[in-house]
Amino acid sequence: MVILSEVEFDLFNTFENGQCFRWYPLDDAYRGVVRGSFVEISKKNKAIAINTLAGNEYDEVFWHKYLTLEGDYQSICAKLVHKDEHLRKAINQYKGLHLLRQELSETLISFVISANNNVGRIKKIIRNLSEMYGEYLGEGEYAFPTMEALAGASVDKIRSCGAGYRSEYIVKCAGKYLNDNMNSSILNNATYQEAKNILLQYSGVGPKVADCVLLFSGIKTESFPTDVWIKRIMEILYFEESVNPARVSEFAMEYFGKDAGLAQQFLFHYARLNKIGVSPK
DNA sequence: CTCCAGGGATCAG
DNA sequence: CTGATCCATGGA
Repeated sequence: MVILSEVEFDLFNTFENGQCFRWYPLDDAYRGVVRGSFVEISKKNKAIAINTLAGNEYDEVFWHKYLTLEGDYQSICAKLVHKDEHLRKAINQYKGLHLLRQELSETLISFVISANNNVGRIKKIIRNLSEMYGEYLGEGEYAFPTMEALAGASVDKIRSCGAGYRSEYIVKCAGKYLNDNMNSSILNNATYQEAKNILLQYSGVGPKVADCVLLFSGIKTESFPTDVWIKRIMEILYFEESVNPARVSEFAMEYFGKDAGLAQQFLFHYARLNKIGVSPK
């Protein structure tokens, strides 16, 4: 059992905001698989308790980093709150929303699957994929498949997981990842634009998926993924007209700076929960 | 039945 | 370079 003290951390706002696909609620806690570790995470008063149920055991340092609990979270939020009225509302309403530093290979494959898809189906496909190609950890849970397993998989078998036309992208992507000896330090040591250009060479990866990978694996905090939800809410809040996704990201990175990624996640969560821009039936 | 989902690849111009 | 079209799948 690992105990972490943190005043501002919310399980729902962190795990239900579309950045991750392997966490699910159980009673007052959340359960999920992270790097071969099946854990249950819960709040005890103001502390975070992490109980390993199967697989690898990790220490405080590991979970502190995964959950982005470093001390500047409060000051970053405080800075963003003063940015403008819209962000103030989103941040105050969804306090304790943290970005996660997820494994690069898992984030890459997960967001290749996310293209033109919905969160419920993405989760189902990833669960199927893990059961078929991931290591069994115990308690009915499987690790996310290694790139070796996916690169050697048959496209038809991956299609049977429900991945549809993305099945081919997954195998190609994993193959190139291995061939390139890709890892997070390569992207960490590159500039934002260099890192993005590297990811854009992978099949199934376009501007939006590349930004998601850079942000949700904790590599580039300034990354501002523009999907249909973010596009809608940004057009309403900041543009008041229809705008190209590339322009949205460009504007946001200039406007929010190094913390654009966290701002984006608050706005995404806000837009989705309030169905901003979705015409009522 | 149609429309939509954390878009990308491909092709036309 | 920008813009249109097609792409599996399942739920609403």
